[in-house]
Formats: sequence, structure tokens, C-alpha cells
Amino acid sequence: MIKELIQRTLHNMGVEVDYVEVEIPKVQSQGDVATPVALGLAGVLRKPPRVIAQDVVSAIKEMTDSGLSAFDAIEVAGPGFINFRFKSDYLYEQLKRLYREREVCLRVDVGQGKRVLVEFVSANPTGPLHVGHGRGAALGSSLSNLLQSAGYTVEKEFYINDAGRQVRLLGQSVFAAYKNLLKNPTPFPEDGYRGEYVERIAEDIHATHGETCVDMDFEGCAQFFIDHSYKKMLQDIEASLETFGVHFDNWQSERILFDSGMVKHGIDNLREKGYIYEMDGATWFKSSALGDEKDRVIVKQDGQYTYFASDVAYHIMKIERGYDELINIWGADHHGYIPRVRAVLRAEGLQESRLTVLLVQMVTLLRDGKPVQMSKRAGEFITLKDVVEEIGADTTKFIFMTRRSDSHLEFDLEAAKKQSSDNPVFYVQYAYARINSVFRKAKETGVVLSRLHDDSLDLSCLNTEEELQIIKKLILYPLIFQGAVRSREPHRITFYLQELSAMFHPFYNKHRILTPDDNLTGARLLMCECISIVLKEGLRILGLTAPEWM
RNA sequence: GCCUCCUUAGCUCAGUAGGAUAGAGCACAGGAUUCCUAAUCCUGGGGCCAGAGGUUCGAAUCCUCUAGGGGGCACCA
Repeated sequence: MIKELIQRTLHNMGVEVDYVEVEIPKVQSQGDVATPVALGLAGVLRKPPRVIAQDVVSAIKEMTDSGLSAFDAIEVAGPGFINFRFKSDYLYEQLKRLYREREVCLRVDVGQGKRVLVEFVSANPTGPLHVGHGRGAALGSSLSNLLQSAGYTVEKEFYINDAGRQVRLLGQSVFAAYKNLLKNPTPFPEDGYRGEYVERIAEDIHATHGETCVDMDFEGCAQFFIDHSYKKMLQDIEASLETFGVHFDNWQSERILFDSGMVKHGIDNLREKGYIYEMDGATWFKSSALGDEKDRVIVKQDGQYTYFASDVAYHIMKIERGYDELINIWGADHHGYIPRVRAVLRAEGLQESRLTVLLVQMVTLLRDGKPVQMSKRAGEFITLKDVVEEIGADTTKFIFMTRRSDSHLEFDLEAAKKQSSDNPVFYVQYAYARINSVFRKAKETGVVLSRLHDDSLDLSCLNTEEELQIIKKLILYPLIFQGAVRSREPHRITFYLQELSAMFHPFYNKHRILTPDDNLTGARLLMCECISIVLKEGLRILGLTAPEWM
């Protein structure tokens, strides 16, 4: 609201800005919200910032429709900040509005129906998910929730690498395990997958299909082993994600891209645009002309497509499906691929901003401070499922969501387990449960809850420092929300929820909510209801449960 | 060698689009419940924002260099 106000004011003064920074000052003496716009404009207008600030303040005061009634004070401070102080009546009004029109208040429409495709996890179906995938899953699903809440139309997609060497290697590994099981050993493939799950799949095949393949070589039954194995893994992956509370709208198969001719179509498409050439018997994509450091092979000398070929096709297909924005969440180890994928989009004439790649940094799994060695090939690792079973889905997600995605994460299992009794997630959930408990108590003791909807309910009794601070925090949620949406950082919501909870608990300890005074009780219940509305909304975005009892 | 991410309190991490006096949790020490859930609250100490330059009215934040750590640099996927 303040942003628009300032923007309009500046407009009237003949200055156009596309972004007005509004911040919440650290100390109360600096107002409830503040803006440093005047400082930024000092250079442009060639006037001292304090003078500009004063001009802005005067202009606001002259505007008839400025919503001046919302403020007790608008003042120039420090080097040229403009500090706003809310009138308490305005706070009460907004609190009532939040209570009545929660969705409108909380879900600011930033996206306006824009279609976004969020692709995440996309793990090779050659082994179980590990914690790193879990991090991507937590980010992807909460980001999707966040954007959806902000008015975007979001689709969540998992790209299945079911073509190519890796799934073949898995099939071959299972085949070897199967033969081994039947006492007809065959050499285990070099670089094969050695996990225990490989043996389980082999046992499963033995159980369902008997010994039919025991005398065959791999080529004789390759397709069967490959398909059976990766499908099994895919089921396992889907189940792990389900346990973790993450699900997808689409599962896009790489193989279908080949079978449906999309790969060929994609290459032809680039060829028409002049970005394909032949050299040394291979087919190249001229990505160096589009920002990549060198050209990339798409079809090898031996006629085989490279991995990148299907990636080209996949992204062209995404474009053709008509999304306004593509978001790819990748492990940081894929960062080298960004320029070549961007090159594809550029070749298609798409703006840079249409693709956002979010990199999720590595998770170092520790136990008692010591790194847990993990190798998919060697088959020694702790899976996402193991972690969720050991310390719980909410706690695990919260650990992910209290970090920026591009910072390295040390995940100590022992610490997490120890923490799981006093993990900050419970602090937030407990606040929610407590409020529910108060409402249960209120009903038991016959408090008339219909009062809360009553216009005559007077909130001016919410005048303690704690209450005013909480109300301000609540009505500034949209500011945090919009920042999180813009920067694609759901973790900002996590921190906000912790802060809000850290205001509620002291309030709860200091003041009684259910009092002999009916109006005061009503007012406090209304405020608590608003807190729980915001907590619930935030927890939902983060994919965490909001328990009514704890 | 080249590219990229990271380095903030004892530990794990925030720090919003360059803004005012750098924050939280954990850990540590002490205290609080006749009353709505003690998974709570209150009080306390803790910092060369890796280092050095630069840009600016103003830098943890932007640029350059240095040091340390992660990851990536295939006609592998």
C-alpha cells in the first residue's frame, strides 16, 4: 500500500520509479515502515536527500486520496529516510480485514494467472532418492505452493531419464544379480549399480517371472530387465516423495521424447534457425553463438544421440506447451549446463527471463560430525526415506527450508535427531496448536464466538506493546510474501513464521486471552485467530503440517 | 588451468532490491507455572561480517585481487 502511495506521489512530482523499496526498521524509533527512496533519488534529482524526502512528505500530505488517515506520523529522519507510523485505528481496521478476507489479504496476486512450469527432483530412476533430492523436493514443492498462492498457474513436473545408458546399466546390474541368484553368474557390468535394491529387484523378477531368462545373455532380454528395473525404482521414488509429502502433476518421460519424434523435431527446429552443423561425422549445436563457451554435440559420430539432445527437445517442448516461465531446480553439480540450455531458449528467440534455474547446493550428510560416505554405484547410502523415518518429514523439511537453497548444507543426523524434540518447527507448530487450544477452551467456557464477526467489536483495547507489534507483524505479511515470490525464496516465509511465533509465545505468557471482559476477550481471540490464519497459511506453503494438538 | 558457489557469534544459519545501532536458534549460566498446553517465557555474555583494495553520501550486500572449502569443466548420463 505504501509502495503505491509513494509511487503515485513521485509520479505527481514528475518522477517515475519502477520499484519503491519499503523496509521494516530494526528499531521502533524509526517508525513502523520506512523507505529510503529519497536517498536513491538524490543522485538523479541533484538535490540533498533530506530535501527530496521533505518534498515527498509534503506532497503526500497535500494529496486528498493519499490515505493519510492511516498514519499518525510521516517524518523525515536520518540521512533522508521517510518513516511512517501507523495510526492504531488503521491497524485495527486492517486486522479485522485480515480476519474477514484472509485470502485476499494473504495471497497477493502477483502472477495474474501466468503459467509457470516448475521442474524439480528429476532424479535418475536408477536408485533411491537421497537427501539432496529431498532438498530439491522441499524447495520445488514449497516454491510451487508459494507461486500458486501468488496467483500463478503452476505445474510441477518430474523429468524421467528413462532412456540412455544409465537405465540400461541398471537393467544390466539387475540382470547380473538375477543370474547370480540362480547360480549362473555373469560378470557384473563395469560401473554398474551395486545397491541392495538391485538384488531386491532381481529377487522380484525371479519371483514373478521365474527362471525364464537364466540361460539368456543380457542382449536377449535387455529391454525387459531395463524396463522392469527402472519402473520399480520409479515406484520407489514416487513412494518416497509421497511419504515426504511431495507430489507432481506431470511425469515427463525422456523416452517418449525420442519415440514421439520430439528429439528429431527439436533438432530440425534448431537447424531451420541455422544453429545446427555437421563436423567430423557428428551433429553440432552452435551454442557458442548463443552465450555458451563452446559448441555441443547432439548426435555422436556413431549415430547415437547425446544426453543433451533430449534436453534440447525437452526444453523446446516446454516452450511449445506455452508457459510464461520455466523454472528448473537443479543440483549445483549441473550448473555447467545452464549456458547450453539457455542457448536453446535463445535460439528459439525467448527472453532470458523466461527461464529461471535455481541451483540447490549439496547436502553433506553427517553423523556425529563425521561425513557419511555416499555412493550410488557402491550402493552405500542413506536414503531420503531413511532420513524421514529417522527424524520425521516436518523436521527434515524445516531444516531444508531454513536455509537459502544455494548455500551448502550440513545435515547432521544425530544433531537433527537430538534437535527433533526442540526443532524450531515445533516452536511454530506449537504456537498454532496453542491458539487452537485457546479456542477449544473458549468454547468450553461458553465464550460467544459470534462476537468476532460483529462490527461492534472494539479492538482499541488491544493497546499493549506486544499486541500492537503483533498486529503490525501480521499486516506486513504481504510485504514478506511478495519478496519471497519475487526472489523465488520460500525460506523467507520460514523465518517470518518463526518471528511471528516468537511474538505470540511471550504474549501468551504475559497476557490472558480469556478474560472476564467480554470485549477484550473477543478482541484478543480475533487477533489470535489472525495469527493462526497466517501461521496456517505459511505452514501450508512450506508443506508442513499445522497440528491442532501437540 | 578455466568456470561457479560458499566463508557472518563457540556450532548451525538468516540478513529483504546498497540504507539508520549486525540478527535468530542451539550451546552455556541463572530464574518463572494456585490461572487459556512449560514443545513456553524472562535475564545474561558473546562479532576484525575470511583478508586487502575500489565504487558510493553510505558496503556483510556491488567490482577487483588474495586465502580457504564445495561443485563442475566429455562425441558419459
